[in-house]
Amino acid sequence: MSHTYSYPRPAVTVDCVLFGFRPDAADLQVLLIERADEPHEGAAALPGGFVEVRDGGDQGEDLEAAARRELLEETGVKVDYLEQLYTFGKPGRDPRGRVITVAYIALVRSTDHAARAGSDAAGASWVSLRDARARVMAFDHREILDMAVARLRGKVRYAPLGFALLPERFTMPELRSLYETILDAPLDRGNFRNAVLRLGVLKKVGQRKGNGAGRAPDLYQFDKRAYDRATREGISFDPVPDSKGPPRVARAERKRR
Amino acid sequence: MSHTYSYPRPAVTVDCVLFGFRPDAADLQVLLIERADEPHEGAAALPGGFVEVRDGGDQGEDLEAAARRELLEETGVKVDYLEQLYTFGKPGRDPRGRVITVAYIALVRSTDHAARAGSDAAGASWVSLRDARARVMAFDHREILDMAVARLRGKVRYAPLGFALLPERFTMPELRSLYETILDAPLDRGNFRNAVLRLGVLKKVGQRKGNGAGRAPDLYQFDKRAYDRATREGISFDPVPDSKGPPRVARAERKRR
DNA sequence: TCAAAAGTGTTGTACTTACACCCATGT
DNA sequence: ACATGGGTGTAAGTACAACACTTTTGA
Repeated sequence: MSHTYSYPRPAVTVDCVLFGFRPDAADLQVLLIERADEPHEGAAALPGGFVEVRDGGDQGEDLEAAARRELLEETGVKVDYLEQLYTFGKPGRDPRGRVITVAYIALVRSTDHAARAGSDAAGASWVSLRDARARVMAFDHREILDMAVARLRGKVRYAPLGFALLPERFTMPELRSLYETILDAPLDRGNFRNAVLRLGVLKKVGQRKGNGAGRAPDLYQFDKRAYDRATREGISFDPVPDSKGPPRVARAERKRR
Repeated sequence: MSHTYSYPRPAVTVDCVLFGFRPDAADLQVLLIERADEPHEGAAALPGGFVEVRDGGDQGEDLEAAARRELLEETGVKVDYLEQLYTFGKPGRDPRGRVITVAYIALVRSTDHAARAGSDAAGASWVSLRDARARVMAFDHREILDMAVARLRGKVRYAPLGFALLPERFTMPELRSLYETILDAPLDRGNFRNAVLRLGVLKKVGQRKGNGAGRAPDLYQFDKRAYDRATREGISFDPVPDSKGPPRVARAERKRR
């Protein structure tokens, strides 16, 4: 069956940059597909595909729904957070014809979902951000990935985004480690803790024992109500030092007292 | 001539929220088109139109180029700043068929360009934001406008955006008035001044006399080099008081000395 | 009992806020 | 001269970066 229009139309796809976090890894995880077909056969690609469109009264699916569907089909992953990133439509970005793609950032709580190969892909797998950057990527997916990382790095400083990457219950060191991973910078234990707790969105729910040496860290989970309110009211949560910082002198000074 | 595809495809358009600023007005200006055809004949709409696509080797124009072209065609305005806002693609947003639109925010230095009616529109005119919100708007353009205002309000606090709305040479009171207009909040004269000058992107270039009573304000323009550097390095420029503010007590206290 | 790791408190500095004061212009 | 409005300085108060101290765990 074919479909005819009086002017040429572009194909429209969605592509997803799916981030995950493993407490044991020193880097963010990204889910990549190995392309099974030409063009760019064998290259790494972001999961994604065509948006379902119909010409009748029912016009098809929403863009965000398309992103969720493609992620589920291609990788078997159900996302916890989804946000539109940017729309890429440069002529020539796909050699087969004009393709405009709406890119999304997706976050998942757990990378346990064994990423499995779907019908459109030779294979889907979690790759560390560092490794991902070393791969050859199809189309303009490198550019999309870079923009996604930049956005994540930027947004994490004023929105409580990182939380969507952790399991339901987590410890303060895990949360801090996550932010250090995303921002690629060391963060002060005490100050990070205070900043997070001042948000008032966390509940203490016991502690985790048996982690090896050291004091057992407290376990936290979200106060969903307070979290939603905070998100709506646009809280500011910046765990990054000001770079110019206040105490610059007077370290030895204090020791003398 | 007709174009045939094996799957149905959406039409893709660009729509622009074009902001302008008039120092004499107490509100931001938005450029609106009055729709000449059904659907929504007579309603207000954002300037925009179809992205040019070709099926051959030359695949057509870039999305951003489409936005610039439509603005020029429909309103005769050349924009100074253009930024992609969001892509709207909900099924049913256009009753005629599936249409996905890539929305842009555009800023112009001067609203002098007499907005003139183009071929696709019954009329294009600058309208204050307040008036725009009171109009009936076509499609989901109300939603697009609201998102654009929210983005502008948010972004202006950490990026030197507002500058793109002023003529080449401007005074500090004008710049402050612009920010007060965008943010819809009064700003302290001295503090605003200090914050702006601390950025180090302005050059003093004389002063403006003959404005009526009062001291003649200094004229400024950009140090382009410093401005670009600042933009690249992601300066933070937040003219908005912290809401909790420091001096809360001790006002009467000082008077007594 | 010691090392390791997490929780908690302390402190100087720098920055922000709200003004006050001084200056320049037109009437 | 004086009213109007813009430029400039300043003190109080606060937040925060750095880091010391305390507590709890496993070996």
